[in-house]
Amino acid sequence: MDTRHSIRADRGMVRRVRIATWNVNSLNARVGRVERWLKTFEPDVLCLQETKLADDAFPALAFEALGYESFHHGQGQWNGVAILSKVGLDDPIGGFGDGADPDVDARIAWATCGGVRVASCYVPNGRSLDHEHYQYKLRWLDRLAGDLDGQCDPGDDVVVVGDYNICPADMDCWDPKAFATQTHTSQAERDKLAALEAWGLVDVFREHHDADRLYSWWDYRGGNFHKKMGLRIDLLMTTQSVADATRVALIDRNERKGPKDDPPSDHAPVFIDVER
DNA sequence: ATGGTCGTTTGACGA
Repeated sequence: MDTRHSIRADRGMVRRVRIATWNVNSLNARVGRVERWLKTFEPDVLCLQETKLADDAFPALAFEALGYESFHHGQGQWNGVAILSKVGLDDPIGGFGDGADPDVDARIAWATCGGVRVASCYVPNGRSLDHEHYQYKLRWLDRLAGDLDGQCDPGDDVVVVGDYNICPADMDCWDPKAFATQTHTSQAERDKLAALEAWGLVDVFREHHDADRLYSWWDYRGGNFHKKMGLRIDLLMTTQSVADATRVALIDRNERKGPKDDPPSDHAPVFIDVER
């Protein structure tokens, strides 16, 4: 077959790896949307958060039918993270890989996909600044930094993606003043993100959108999505080598739309295309 | 926006 003018063949020649992250707010409720999104966007790696499934309920066969290997770290009911890959999935770890006591929640999974060390993270929400859960959030981020340093070198190809529940800067929040007394924008949280950056990670989406007020999460309530009242909290933190090779970074905000009988997650997928 | 909505679930509670 003559494929000289085949867009498919051309795309094959531009070797790229598409890496995506999406908090699906229950995979049971969203599996149809995830399958559809995989078919449309054909990511090489998709990291999921808030699957809210036990491991034995994870629909691995549905993803396998679309060409994806998968690894799920769940607990049932709440939390739960996964990594889907069609470029290999090696050395998976459910939870922190630091050998210390298991986390009380299923919030991180690791795997190596196509030579890239990948972490899918669901950072604790924190609830409120005076809540114990906020201290758990800060400790969790410290532990993430330690786990990252234990497994990876800043010179490696590494992506630590997911729902960070942190706005990196005020421009990532629809109304910083309204959040001044809330979680997600506090200095202590941003300091933890800064520690990851000091180690060698880059907020690669922001590098490609230096002045855009774009969000990845909108509260279900009050029509916030339509009022552009959102936060950018779903981040792809990558080492410099990955950031340097990233050609495109996008939020698929269309995926936040949908009818009552096919409701969206409150988060939109975010992805990067990395040239190899 | 101090919840008007979703998800877990059939009680509130978490986000």
